[in-house]
Amino acid sequence: MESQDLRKVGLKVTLPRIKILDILENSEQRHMSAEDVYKALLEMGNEIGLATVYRVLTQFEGAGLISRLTIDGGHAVFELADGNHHDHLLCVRCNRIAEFMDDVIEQRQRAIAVEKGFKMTDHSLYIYGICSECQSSGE
Amino acid sequence: MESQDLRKVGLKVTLPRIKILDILENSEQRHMSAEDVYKALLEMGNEIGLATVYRVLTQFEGAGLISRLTIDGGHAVFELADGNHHDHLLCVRCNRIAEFMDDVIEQRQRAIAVEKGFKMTDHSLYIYGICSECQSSGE
DNA sequence: ATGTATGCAAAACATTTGCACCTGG
DNA sequence: CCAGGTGCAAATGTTTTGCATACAT
Repeated sequence: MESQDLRKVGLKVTLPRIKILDILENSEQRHMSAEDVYKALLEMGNEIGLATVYRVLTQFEGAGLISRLTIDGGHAVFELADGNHHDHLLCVRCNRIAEFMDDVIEQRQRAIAVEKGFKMTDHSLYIYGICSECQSSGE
Repeated sequence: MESQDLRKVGLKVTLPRIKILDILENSEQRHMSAEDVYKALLEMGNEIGLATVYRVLTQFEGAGLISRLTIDGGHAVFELADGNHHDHLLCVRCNRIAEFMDDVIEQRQRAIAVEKGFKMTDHSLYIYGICSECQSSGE
């Protein structure tokens, strides 16, 4: 019962929040923009305003339920937080998103921050390229 | 004579382009947004439209004269290209930008792309944190 | 009941574009 | 002269916000 998840993070259990969480958990796409979620809601017959979708996604992010990735400046997509930190590979042809985690990189980043006198709070790493499917389809 | 730089990359030498290149080369800040450049132009008494600033910066980027960094989604800043690839550290307090280059990370990124079947075209890495100045000023 | 949440429409931003006019080579 | 560049205003796309109404507890 996912309404528990909402209560647990201190969010009042409302219909929009339940529906949005449901979509995030059950959609076949792991990464969705606010617009994607909004359209999915409409398809399910839920009349929820786009502004509410944005507000709820931001709250979910604040609560740690989801994380926000910012793609190529000015376009955000969200993914369910799975507790495991990871970075992303983005296909520049089909926009497919793959994930990876590399301890060597993570550690080097920490070392660089120290070297430069920064107290690291976060980091973001995106590798852009052409995924195998797009390479073979010559697309 | 920087008008040569413009001709060299195939851009017609016009007043806005000369002035904008001049600002990029002589400003004390290495990283500037379109708005920053626009304001700097006004301060120098040059009446150049913001739209032109955007157009020219985009052309300069295409010509390889400058590179574009995208900060926290929906805000671009430009820096003069120095030929050497590097990544960035951003201070979340004062927005200071520091640069670094790490061969270990560069190499791991290439390896990961191969591992995941991606033909890497580019990558972007930002380390966010609090710079030493902001740490000491307790700001 | 009562403090939040929502919906809608309008605002905010950063950036881009259409189009008539101007300019560099 | 003429292709390309510029200025202005209007359009864009995404996200945020103000405010009156509706809802969860």
